[in-house]
Amino acid sequence: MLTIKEIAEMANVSRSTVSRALNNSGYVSEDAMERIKKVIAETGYAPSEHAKSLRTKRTKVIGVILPTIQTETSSKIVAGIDKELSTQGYQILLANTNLDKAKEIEYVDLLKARQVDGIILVATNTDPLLLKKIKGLTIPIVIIGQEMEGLVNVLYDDYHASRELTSFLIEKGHRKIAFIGVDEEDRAVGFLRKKGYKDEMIAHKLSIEPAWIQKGIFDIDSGRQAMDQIWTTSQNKPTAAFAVTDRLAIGALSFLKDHKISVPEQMAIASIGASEISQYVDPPLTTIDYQNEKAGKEAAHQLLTNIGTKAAIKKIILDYRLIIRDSV
Amino acid sequence: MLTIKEIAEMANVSRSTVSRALNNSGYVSEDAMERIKKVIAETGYAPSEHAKSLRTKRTKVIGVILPTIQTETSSKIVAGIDKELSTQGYQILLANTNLDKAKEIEYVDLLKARQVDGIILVATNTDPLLLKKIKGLTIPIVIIGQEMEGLVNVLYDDYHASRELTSFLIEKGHRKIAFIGVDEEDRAVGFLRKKGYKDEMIAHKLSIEPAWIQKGIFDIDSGRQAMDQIWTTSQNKPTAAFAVTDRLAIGALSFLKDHKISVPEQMAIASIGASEISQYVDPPLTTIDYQNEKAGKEAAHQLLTNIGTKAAIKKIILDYRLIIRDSV
DNA sequence: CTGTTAGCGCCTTCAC
DNA sequence: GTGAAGGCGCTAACAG
Repeated sequence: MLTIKEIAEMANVSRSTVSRALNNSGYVSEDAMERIKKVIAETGYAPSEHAKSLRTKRTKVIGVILPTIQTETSSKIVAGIDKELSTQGYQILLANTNLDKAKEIEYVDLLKARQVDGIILVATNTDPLLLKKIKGLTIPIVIIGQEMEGLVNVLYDDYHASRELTSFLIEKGHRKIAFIGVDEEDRAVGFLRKKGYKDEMIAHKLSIEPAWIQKGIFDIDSGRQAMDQIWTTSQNKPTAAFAVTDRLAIGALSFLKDHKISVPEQMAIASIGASEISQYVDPPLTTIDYQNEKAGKEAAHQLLTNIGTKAAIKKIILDYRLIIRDSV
Repeated sequence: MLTIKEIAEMANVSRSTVSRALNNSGYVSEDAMERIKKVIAETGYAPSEHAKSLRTKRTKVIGVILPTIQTETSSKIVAGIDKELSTQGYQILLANTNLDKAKEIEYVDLLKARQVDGIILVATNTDPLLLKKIKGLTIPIVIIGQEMEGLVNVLYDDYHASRELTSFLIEKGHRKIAFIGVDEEDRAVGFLRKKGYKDEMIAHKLSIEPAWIQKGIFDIDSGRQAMDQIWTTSQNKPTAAFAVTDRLAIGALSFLKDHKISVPEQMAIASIGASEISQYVDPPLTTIDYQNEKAGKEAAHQLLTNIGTKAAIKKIILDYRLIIRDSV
């Protein structure tokens, strides 16, 4: 590997001068600058970022911990993060947990060892152990998607979005509304969205049958199964269903289609996510857009402003908007 | 930051002993080992990967250059890469080009500077400049999706997949088949898939009207526009269309639906991609599954075997399979 | 404007 | 079994 020393020799200057030229810090004569540039161009020399980081303590790398990259939500968030970071010359080091909570903690350590300049955590839970580990960190961290006390959070407004969506269904005349959720350990998606639904139902004095509430994981098939459960076990069949993610809704749709249950006539469907595909399924889905890319961008922005300074505690709650389509 | 020196002092041993304990290289007495472990547990010390890399020349990081992360194809590839790499303790450093060819080259340099142990390039073109840059690399690199002479390639069988899909449409009785492609600079998706289509048509002595061949970019809307063009400008309307990606097909579907043109009766649609959603659109899409996750895994596997050894030149052509659904 | 020097934190001989 | 010493490639005073 080519080092600064060899470049210096070839250009007949000292290493410091090359370094100065490289970082354009301090004075370098035009003459020297030219010779150095020439040598670099000829050799294709690239200074070792590791040696640099070792000296400067900065890496220009941000660690991104996420539960999976196989969802549109995640990729949009990452795209948003990247968009913001790349303008400042930062890169992303991926840490994919595959929904394994232990790995979440492990990766915090690994990223610390790699001395990333900051971490963005796309969280699915608010485990105390994780929280504790994070609080011990000296580098800035931003949490997306779950509220963690005392940290910088970029949050979706799960509770209100959920209430609004439920309210919309009620407005449309529905009284019997089913709910397809996920595990409540995921406080944002599991707990808050369910609470929003329940509270809105209660506010309208509408009762909820136990069979109407089903739980899936984050995939299409479990949405299908949930709707199957709802449809086959409900004494009193609901006329609408609220799924906490588009995928769950799409699964539900697929069950209904196969059983010739018409949407929205016999069963209306609404969800949260606004995935690209939500408008191309049959019928197009009424859904809430969370603007995930913006979330990523915002998180990256917050992180960058916190690098080098003491992290301000901050809670950023993002906007959402209801997209009304034919499924309701 | 905590360093090995401080750990050594706290454990009453020398830095070398700590280092040995950390890497379990050489002999360390049980006694010393225990003290060191205790101190590390108490302090949460994590050795600096940069200092390590500077010495050992290995980073346990792989650079992944991709055109975008906002497609299912990309995220599946990355997921596959990650699955394989993480078993060996490697991590991914992302380099997103946003389809900017200049950045592709730039990122090769950047990753080199970061001294990644290897690079996986998800390629969209075979630009000579890029090729030249790559050939100058001393670290292993694996190319996914485009054939580049003299390198390790993981390829989809675009030409044959395309012929087979066209052949399938012909078998189903179609004689007038339209084609929605992309720019041919993308040799795999643009050129080869088109060639497969054309050759198969010719092999069956079927003629192609110019208006049947349209071009889009990689999004849904351009598929819609392409079908619009086909439908409105064809003198002799086709009875089927082959779109080179699922998204393009979904766009086409959406146009047809809005214009009450029934699928597959008036117009059959088939495509390549087998995206998760392809089975939930209306009607479900006949498509070819390329197994992108496997591509990523395979690429990562090849890369890992090439680290440390002289890279064998290799061409791995992946399997595909036709998924027949109601759109044809 | 330029060169000398001293580490950054770690691993790795080489003695002991 | 363990420690001392040197150096990976770079930057940042400091002296000229």
